Amino acid sequence: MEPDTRTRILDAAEKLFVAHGLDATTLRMITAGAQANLAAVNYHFGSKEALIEAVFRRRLTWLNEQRIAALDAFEAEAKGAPLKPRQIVEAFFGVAIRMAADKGGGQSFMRLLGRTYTEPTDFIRTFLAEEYAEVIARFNAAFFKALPDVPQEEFLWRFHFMMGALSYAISGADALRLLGPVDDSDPDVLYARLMSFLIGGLRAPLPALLPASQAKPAKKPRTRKAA
Amino acid sequence: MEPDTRTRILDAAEKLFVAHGLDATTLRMITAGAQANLAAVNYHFGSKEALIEAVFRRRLTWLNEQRIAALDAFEAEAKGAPLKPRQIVEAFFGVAIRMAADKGGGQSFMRLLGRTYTEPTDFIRTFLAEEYAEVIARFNAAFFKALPDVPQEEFLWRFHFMMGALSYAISGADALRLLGPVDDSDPDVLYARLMSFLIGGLRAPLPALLPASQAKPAKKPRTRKAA
DNA sequence: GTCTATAGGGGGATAGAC
DNA sequence: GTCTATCCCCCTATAGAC
Repeated sequence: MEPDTRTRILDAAEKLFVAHGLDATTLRMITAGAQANLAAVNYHFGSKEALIEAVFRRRLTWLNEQRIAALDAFEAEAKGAPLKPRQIVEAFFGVAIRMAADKGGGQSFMRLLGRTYTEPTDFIRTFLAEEYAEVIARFNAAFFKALPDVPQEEFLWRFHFMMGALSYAISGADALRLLGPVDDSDPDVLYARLMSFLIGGLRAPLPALLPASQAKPAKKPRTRKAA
Repeated sequence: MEPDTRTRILDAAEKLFVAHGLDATTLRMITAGAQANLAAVNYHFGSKEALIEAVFRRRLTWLNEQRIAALDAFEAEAKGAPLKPRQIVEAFFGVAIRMAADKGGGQSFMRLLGRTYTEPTDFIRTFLAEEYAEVIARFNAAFFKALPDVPQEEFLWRFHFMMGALSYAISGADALRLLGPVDDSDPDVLYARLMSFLIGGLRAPLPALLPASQAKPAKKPRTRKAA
């Protein structure tokens, strides 16, 4: 029941990308891990860059479909009424956390995804943007319907902050451990922790200081002098 | 008034690391940017790895000193009373956001730092852990004093989530732009946005689902409704 | 301290046999 | 589809002249 070469390459690449980063992972490492020949990558994918895209696409497309399906389910249930912010967050981040807890491959992928989103490489950033476009539009709309008083741009920023928290939640247990003893063995606990934090942040009072279109106080809160 | 070679190398390396990542930045790019000779890096720093450490240490040590100084100032003012969570967050993240807004070099560094914290490279992770150890201990203590009902481990996680949000706030404006039109031109606005989000998350009700040893009733000060 | 030149080791990609 | 062999590129690091 060995998977075919193409799949073995994808699996091996995914694991290695997580462990060492995209750049530091060589085709030689990948083909060795996949018990395939060095030339196999170029035969099946054309280039290392195309392989990277394939690794991402395989899981990301599925992940975003799940997110939209979850949103659909909530909206069907609500029968036209606005969703609760908690439901929107659940649909987007809950799916991700659950995938991150999946021992069968999704786990390592989510760690990779979180790190890559802010990477400076052009081709991967534009690729991710395409993959995310539809999902973001759907969630943006749902959120605006739920909380019409929150400006769209403020929501985008909060969404962005939430992605950061998610990214660290998933990929950063090792980093956290360096700061103190932590336990990330139970994904349900991590899920509960993150959810609570995200909803707290999402529903926080709007910042007093907003762009010039709104009223701008003459005096911003002063930085305190470092003793 | 040209800075000396050593400084020019640090400056050039910092900028290039931000733009292309640590791995993709070559010594040739650095020395070209610094108008220095290829061999100069190894002469002044010994190796590329040592140069990376030097780039980080130069700013990070200063940043963490500022954080501790800000905390000291708040604590002196409080005369032994617990600080407000808002003050603790301000001392840690406010300093960082302000550094990120600094046109004179700190800006690019903070973007680099945010991305690097979760990178899989061993040497840089342990290096960062050492640099952060003292700061985290101080802030952990201050926070425990301020909100003794929040378990230490929960705080560590929330701190970690906050670091993620900070990281994305700083290094992710480009990524955000791909999702919709955003304006990050005013650092004060970004600061206000992030602060509001962070404090909302930090003060969120404790998750209902906690490890058996530390299960506590979630009877925390309510988060206010957005808008 | 600064340079040139080069050693020595990978890297991704590909041609062509099987 | 899979393999070997190899091309050609660029990297870090260093030896040794100035």
